[in-house]
Amino acid sequence: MNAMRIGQIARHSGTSIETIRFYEREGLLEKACRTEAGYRTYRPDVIARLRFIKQAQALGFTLKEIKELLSLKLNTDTHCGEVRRRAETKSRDIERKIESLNRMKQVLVKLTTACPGRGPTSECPILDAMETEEIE
Amino acid sequence: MNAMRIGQIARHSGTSIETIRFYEREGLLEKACRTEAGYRTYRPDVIARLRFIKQAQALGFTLKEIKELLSLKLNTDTHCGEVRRRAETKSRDIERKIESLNRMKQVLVKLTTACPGRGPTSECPILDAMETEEIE
DNA sequence: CTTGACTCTGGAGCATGGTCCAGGGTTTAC
DNA sequence: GTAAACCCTGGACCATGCTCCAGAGTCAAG
Repeated sequence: MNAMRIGQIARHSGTSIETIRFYEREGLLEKACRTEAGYRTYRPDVIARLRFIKQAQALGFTLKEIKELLSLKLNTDTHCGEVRRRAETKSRDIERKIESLNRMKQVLVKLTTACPGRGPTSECPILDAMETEEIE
Repeated sequence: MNAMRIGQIARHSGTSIETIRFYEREGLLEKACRTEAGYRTYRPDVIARLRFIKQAQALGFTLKEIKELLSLKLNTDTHCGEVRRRAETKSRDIERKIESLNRMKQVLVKLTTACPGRGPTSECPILDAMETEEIE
């Protein structure tokens, strides 16, 4: 089980063939070696790479950011500190998103509490607020 | 100041001309009346409508959802309860997003704490975790 | 009368993260 | 030997929410 083909990689990594080719186009995976017939062949460690991409996505990194993380990872000159800095930045980004969502939610809760849930929409405080109030 | 043209509406509502035309195409604004020369004319209450759309966006509604809210609003048969139900659903959506972001953030914080911030990337626990750990 | 500001249409383009398809060639299993 | 399964490329397409463009017409001021 040394040279694997794209379908096997897809099955083992839980991604699709299309996605793997897409990542290659986007530079998240190096260009694969080819058989004589032009088939891509992979060493099994590509599976780890795909897992890396998935996990980083799960942590809220975009593909662009992941590409940068990968270049840090592969560049032996760079240091852990840079990676940590990016993780911290991402952490702050996420914190800001959370705060913004919390504000949204608070307004929605306030509005749903004010709404009687009966009567015509013309008197709905939710719709009303969306026309007149300053949200935020 | 009765019949306003698109540029004035744009200035007064803080949107762009392009966006107003886009909303018309998408059915968020009714088709505007036209002058003989084909210029769109608006009554000033379109500004309130645009404000409505903005506020609803600020609350996390998509344009598709906003279109639905508008049809509830304009349909005198529907009741406040339906609007409230949607606001509550959106509130729950937002809550789920917040939870997911919180989980992301916790993992990131854990990883940055584990990372010494020195040494080569080859030994970085953040990059390591992204290859091997199961995140969530 | 000309200049500049404004508006029109239809269509393309952007970013994101893929998915799908046609029309081919290749490999494997029976 | 043939059928199924697999792979290739290039390009189109999806949703979301716009933004920009060319090329043309309109309108108001000086």
